[in-house]
Amino acid sequence: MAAKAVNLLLASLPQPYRDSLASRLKPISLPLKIVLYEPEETPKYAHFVTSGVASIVSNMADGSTAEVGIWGNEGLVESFHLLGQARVPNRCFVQMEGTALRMPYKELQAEFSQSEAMHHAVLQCVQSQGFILGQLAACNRLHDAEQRLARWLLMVRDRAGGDTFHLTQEFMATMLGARRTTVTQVAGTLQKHQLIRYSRGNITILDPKGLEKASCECYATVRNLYLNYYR
Amino acid sequence: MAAKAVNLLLASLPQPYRDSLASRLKPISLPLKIVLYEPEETPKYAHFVTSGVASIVSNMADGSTAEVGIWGNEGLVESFHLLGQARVPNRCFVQMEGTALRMPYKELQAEFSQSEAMHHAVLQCVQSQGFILGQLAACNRLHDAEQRLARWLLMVRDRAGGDTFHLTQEFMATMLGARRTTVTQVAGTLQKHQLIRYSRGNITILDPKGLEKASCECYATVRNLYLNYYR
DNA sequence: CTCCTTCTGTTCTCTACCGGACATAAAGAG
DNA sequence: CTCTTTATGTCCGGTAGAGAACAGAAGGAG
Repeated sequence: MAAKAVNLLLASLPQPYRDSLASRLKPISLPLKIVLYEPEETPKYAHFVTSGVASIVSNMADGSTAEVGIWGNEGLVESFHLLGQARVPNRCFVQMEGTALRMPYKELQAEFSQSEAMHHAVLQCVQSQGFILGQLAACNRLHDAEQRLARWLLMVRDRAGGDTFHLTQEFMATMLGARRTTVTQVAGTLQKHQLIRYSRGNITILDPKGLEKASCECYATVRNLYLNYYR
Repeated sequence: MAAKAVNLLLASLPQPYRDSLASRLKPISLPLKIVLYEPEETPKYAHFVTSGVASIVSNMADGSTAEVGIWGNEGLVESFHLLGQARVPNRCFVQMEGTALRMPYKELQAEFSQSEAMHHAVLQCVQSQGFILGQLAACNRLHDAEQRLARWLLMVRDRAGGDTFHLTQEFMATMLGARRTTVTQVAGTLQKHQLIRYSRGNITILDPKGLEKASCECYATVRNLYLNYYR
């Protein structure tokens, strides 16, 4: 996993420019649960994830939560911030520990407005994330917990680049916007069908193809969108 | 309604530039149900809504649907298209008849890349719509039909600029991603509480304040975001 | 006017999921 | 080892909403 610690947005930038950025990007580790940006605030740093996964989560006043975005090594976590003056209503934190390259947000803001290549790459990344979010908004409304869990596990798998991760059912419940007992139920079903295995937070995906069949069409739609822009 | 047929994004552009655009913008009417863009396709025209409301709807393979975006006179319907190469998975159509200013999409694309002012305005518009969508994605998961219907009616009201519209329960059901009978139920409750009145598709909002109390916090969040960028 | 379509109201069964409580079991700290 | 924390399993009543069927009511077309 540490082997291919590459960020795909950065990798898509043209050679000379990419190199000039490299010296200004600081490699950092992303410990579990660390917050990348807070709601309503201008971020201090911009993060290009190189491994691990970050989640954007919406917190309602009554304490209920749901995931409204997910970042792996395909993009820039703060990309939406760069577009304008609006305040993000959500928090973003590390869901699965990893690594990133970071830059002071103000500096990246300058790159975004000055570098054609960076600007273009960020917009492409925003577009993909936006379309994905649209699909997930509909999925949240129309599909049941088992399908959504399967879809979510596959999405995490794509971004984590592996089949084993540490995720408690409690945590998955907050991501899916469901009760923990509901996750226990549906995860039990998936395990019974030999699609996943888990114990005390250690989840292994045994049968990705089967899991995709158990998920809704949203996984395939999202899959086609999320690597869209690096080419 | 026809009196203030203004598009707020256009209105936010600096004077000389706005005038130079005017001659290239063709005023058109937006009849009910007309499609503004199809999934996976590059739009033929770009639309600045001046009155009425357009909806972006996600269609699942089983025929179920949910609204994943809404445009009134605050923005540019095809703004997300301008950002990159990805194909939108959704359709956009007119939910409430009105008017718009339109321009061939290719021409607007050129403006987007050449005019600093247009570029900036479109990005701001994308940002707002993106954050709104995040809120609605969570809302879809966490809040019940009555709250969502109240929230949705208020959102339509803000964008339509009036308190009376023609919307069948069947239609609202496809927007909310719910059964028609569920809409009948919750609309009945809202009417019983004197918040709305309706008959055969004609809805009147009687008590916006009360309706806001019946809705979830998402309405206020979205309200703060959607006019964000024109100032 | 009558016919027909559209829209709404209502009922009933069935299921997923909530919301809460409680039991068990594994991991880790000491 | 024991004690504590964390993660999971399970049960159970309650409810929102799906899903389907049907009745009535308003409007429009002829």
